[in-house]
Amino acid sequence: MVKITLPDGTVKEFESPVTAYEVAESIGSRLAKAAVGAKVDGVLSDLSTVLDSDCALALITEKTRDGKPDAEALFLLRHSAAHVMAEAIQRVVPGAMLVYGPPLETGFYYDIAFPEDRPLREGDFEAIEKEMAAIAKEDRAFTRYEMPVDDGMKKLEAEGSKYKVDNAQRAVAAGSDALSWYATGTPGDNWEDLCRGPHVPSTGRIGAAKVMSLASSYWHGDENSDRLTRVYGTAFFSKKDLDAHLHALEEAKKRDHRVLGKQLELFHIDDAVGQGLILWTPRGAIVRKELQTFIGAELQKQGYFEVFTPQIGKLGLYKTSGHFPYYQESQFPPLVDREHLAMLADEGCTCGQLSNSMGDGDIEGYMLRPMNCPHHIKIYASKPRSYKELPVRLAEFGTVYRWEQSGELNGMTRVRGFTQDDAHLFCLPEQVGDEVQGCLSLVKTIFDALGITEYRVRVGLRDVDSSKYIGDPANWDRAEAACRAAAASLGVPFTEEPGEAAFYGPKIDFVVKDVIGREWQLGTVQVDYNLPERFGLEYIGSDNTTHRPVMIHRAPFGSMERFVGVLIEHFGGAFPLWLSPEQVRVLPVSEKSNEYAQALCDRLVARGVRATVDLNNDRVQAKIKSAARMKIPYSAVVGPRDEEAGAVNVRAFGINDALGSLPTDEFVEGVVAEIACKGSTRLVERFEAAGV
RNA sequence: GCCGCUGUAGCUCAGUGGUAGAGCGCACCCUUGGUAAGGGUGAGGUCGCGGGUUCAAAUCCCGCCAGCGGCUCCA
Repeated sequence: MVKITLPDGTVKEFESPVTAYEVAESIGSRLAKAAVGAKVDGVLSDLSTVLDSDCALALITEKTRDGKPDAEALFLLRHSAAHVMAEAIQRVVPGAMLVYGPPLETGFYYDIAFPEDRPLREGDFEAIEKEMAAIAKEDRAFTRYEMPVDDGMKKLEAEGSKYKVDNAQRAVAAGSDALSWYATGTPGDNWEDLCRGPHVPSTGRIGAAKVMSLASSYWHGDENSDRLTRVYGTAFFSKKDLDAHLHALEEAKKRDHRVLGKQLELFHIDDAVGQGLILWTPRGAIVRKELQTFIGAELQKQGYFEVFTPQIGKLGLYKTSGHFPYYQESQFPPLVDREHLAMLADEGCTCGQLSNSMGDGDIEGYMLRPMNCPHHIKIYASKPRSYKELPVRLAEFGTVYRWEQSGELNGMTRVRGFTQDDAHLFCLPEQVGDEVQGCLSLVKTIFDALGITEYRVRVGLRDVDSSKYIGDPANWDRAEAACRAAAASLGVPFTEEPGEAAFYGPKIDFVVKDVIGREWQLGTVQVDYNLPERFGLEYIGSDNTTHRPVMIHRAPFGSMERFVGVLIEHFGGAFPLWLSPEQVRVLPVSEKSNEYAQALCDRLVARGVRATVDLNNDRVQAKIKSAARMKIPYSAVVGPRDEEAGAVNVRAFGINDALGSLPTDEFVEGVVAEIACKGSTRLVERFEAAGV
């Protein structure tokens, strides 16, 4: 007797073991047809799984109740599609050796070692997709079979793929007591792959699949190991879902900050200046400046002091901090003083020798700063400190330079020079909890004001097995506890990630996704016991002896570059009024109204509004179109009728219709008010209230 | 840094060895108009850079630079 509990609590009893499919059939034939997998006691499984003891069973169907594709069903489908793609690829390129092919959030990939004389090219995609479609059409069943570890290993070794042997060894090391294969059809006759599963019942379930792109990867992620080709693909139950997905990708591309940055003239990157170095054009500079002003006001409220420090410092400073030569490879080469530079040039000294001499202290030089903390530390240390003045909070929009690998650079989100909204808090050990808390609430204030709700919080803890961490384990425990508690108090979900801590202390990161799903770390709060030690920082305690303060590094935006990049995508380029580079554009209906338009524009500018007037010899329709193209929040259309009435006709970005007429005074004040309150009340609401 | 793809007008892109193209943008002219592009004329190019093959190269080959997608890295 097998008792099976369904999600709604019903219990079904069977005389002998049954498969999940048979249970589905016993409920209804339509369910059995729609089912693609099962969850047995919470574990995702094949529909053909035999249930031989009492268990909880949930059937997975293509779509959830509300008609959306089910995430777990897609997971099964894509895992299965990876097999089908692998089979197709091996047909197209004989000799391709499979390595590893997992499903992803929006598709799947397969890492494959191709013969050296026959790499895969994008031109092969069509042939692969054709084969995939053919395999799907054959509707072959995914058939699982198992072998004991010893026999299985022999089989794999005989087949001669070191990658599959390795996969099997890993499975065994992870505790598997048998190896499993999935044949796409009949074992022995059809294509098969060592695989843990689970899969959809048959290849016919793959309604639409597409090979998306090629990339390289390393075996085991190790750059010294074999180089593999990673083939990305995606699959859906229906062609319609695939088309919707591809359309969404197209739409996302339009929101890409690199595309919008050009279109809206927000920033420019120029080869002649250098890779990864952002030139903030006037419009982008406005957005950045507004954000800096905003955060500056928040900092003042929270008792920070603003400081200014230079962008270079002596090598010795960074030796003390540990940045040089420890992180030499990710820094710009040092600046050598004139005398030595000439000398070195004469001697034909290489860069390697040069930096060795610097490391040894033979030569003094300067470094473009990779971090702001050493300068702030020197301000803290510039006079004796009493416990009474702690915490000391020093803030600076500090520009730093890091030599990121060329392949990593990405628009504004990964650059070589960037400005952190940085601050360093020097506090008593017992103040760490409160200060971390204060930093987090600052980040939250800012995120809330900008409507950023889609983010995750990552608490980076040390990996206890690693030796890369500096400092007293007891301090680490305390700081980790403080971070955990502070993160928990935020009221948003957070994950604890061992191994993600900085070498000098635990941290809390705010991570957001860009339009193509890549994650970027923005705000960060990091506890640091290391630098106070290295710099010998002190304060006089109430016991009249010296003590060591604790440092907290924090940057709620992370960097202005990355933050604005992410923000461009967040708003799709349509910034809220207070951030918008051009807030109002006045559009005269004809040249006859140019003067009236100019006067209105002047009035707005006099009230601090970023307004312009479109005096081009275009019809108003064309002016509206170009204002929309630049995503200007408000357009004010003015013609003879408005001039007579002392009014303007208002349009708002994103609303494809005129809102209506407002007396000029009311419009100007409404715009000013909306800017001042950062959009918490909006001018458009007046029209909505009036039923427009 | 590694693998693959891409690089043509300010922007988006077409151009498979034989006189460098389109749309948008820009300038000027006509038009003076009422809510998502009126019409005309014109300017604008070292086809990423360097080398090679060829009677002839945007086009084929090699090297470099940059961008894109990943990998790896990320204080």
